Amino acid sequence: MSRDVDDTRTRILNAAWQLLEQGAGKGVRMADVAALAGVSRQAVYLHFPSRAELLIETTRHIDAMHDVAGRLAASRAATGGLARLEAFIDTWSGYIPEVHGVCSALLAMRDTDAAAAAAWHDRMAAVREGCAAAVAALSADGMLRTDIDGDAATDILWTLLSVRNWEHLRQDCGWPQDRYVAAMKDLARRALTTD
Amino acid sequence: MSRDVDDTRTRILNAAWQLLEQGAGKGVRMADVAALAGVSRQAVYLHFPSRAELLIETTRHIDAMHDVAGRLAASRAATGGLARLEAFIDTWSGYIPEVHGVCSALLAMRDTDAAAAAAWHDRMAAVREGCAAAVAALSADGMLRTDIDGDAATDILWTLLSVRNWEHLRQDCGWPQDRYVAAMKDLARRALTTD
DNA sequence: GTGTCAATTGACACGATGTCAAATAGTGTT
DNA sequence: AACACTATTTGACATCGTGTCAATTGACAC
Repeated sequence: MSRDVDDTRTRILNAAWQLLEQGAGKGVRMADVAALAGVSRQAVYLHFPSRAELLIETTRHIDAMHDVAGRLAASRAATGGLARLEAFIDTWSGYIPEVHGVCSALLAMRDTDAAAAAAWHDRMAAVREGCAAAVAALSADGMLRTDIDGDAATDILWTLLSVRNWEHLRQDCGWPQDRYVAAMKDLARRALTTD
Repeated sequence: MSRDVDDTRTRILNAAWQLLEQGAGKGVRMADVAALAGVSRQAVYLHFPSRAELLIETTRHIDAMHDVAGRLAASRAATGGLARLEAFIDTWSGYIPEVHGVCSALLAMRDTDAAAAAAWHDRMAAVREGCAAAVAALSADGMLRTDIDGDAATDILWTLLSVRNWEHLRQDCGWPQDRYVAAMKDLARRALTTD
């Protein structure tokens, strides 16, 4: 395994991660990352061709550290449409705070950098898959509203659970995390289920 | 009145507006604005101290052109809580597309520029006022859910109607405007009213 | 020792914002 | 006509962050 815990590459990724989280993605420069990693600015470019790539690799790194695949698999185990929906919201809501800094930085680069835009798109497409699965489980239980189709329901859930909405409620409205989660479960249920 | 329609200042504002809308706020440089206004780059700095100020003044300019105050007053005229809520959603939803470009640019500057952050905050605070008024109308009609308070309801409506959600549904999900409006009315009703 | 690889060092190009000073209209005033 | 006043232009320059390049250092393997 070439990726030792003390690898320069790993130290850089951890430094980027730390700065991105503590500063919520604002103005993290290559020089800052290098300084925190205890390495020269050029060393960063030796491992990552551009700032965009560094950010993208940082999200992969965080994913690996947090076992995202495992968490999502667990949420799939829930039986029943509503339980499944809530398990998905729990999983995703718990994940957002961990990656929020990198997400912000990536979103900010989306306008200027094609690679960042593509990476963001991929990541969001994966979230949409999760939303679609939750909607399908709801539908299988006969709990999905009948006046909209699955795609529309998926889009709505996808929108409700966006990183921006998390930011808005947590930061602009000052809601605590548990209140955010409860509100999202409530909103999703009201938006998607019959009765 | 110093603000003639052929004023250099006005030409610059119109140029900024046009570029911002057509490019959805992406990478509009001072030189681009100057070129479209048919003026030197320095002339822009003669009228606006910084890019942030130019963006802020552009939003004011658009507001003035569109008679925002008048539109909002009209939405206040609706009788009944639900009608009032829907009128507000109609007004605001119709306004977002006009200012979306400037909003994007302002949002992108929020991280690096304090003036931009303050201007955005003010603008969003005004929207929240509108949300609060709609919630109050709902409450007066006894149609507001009783399990949450007015502030929470306002925050939820404010979140649903965010510019980001409009972007997400219109651009990432590819929804047409009328579908967006209908979905927002439906979502707001389900999220906020009893029954 | 000699290669090899990782990292450092310092210089530089580039694009964008913002500043500055001097030159140049254009407009009216007397 | 000469004058002043204002808006605008022109071109140079400082700054900051990204990204590139080339020469050098240091460590470890054979």
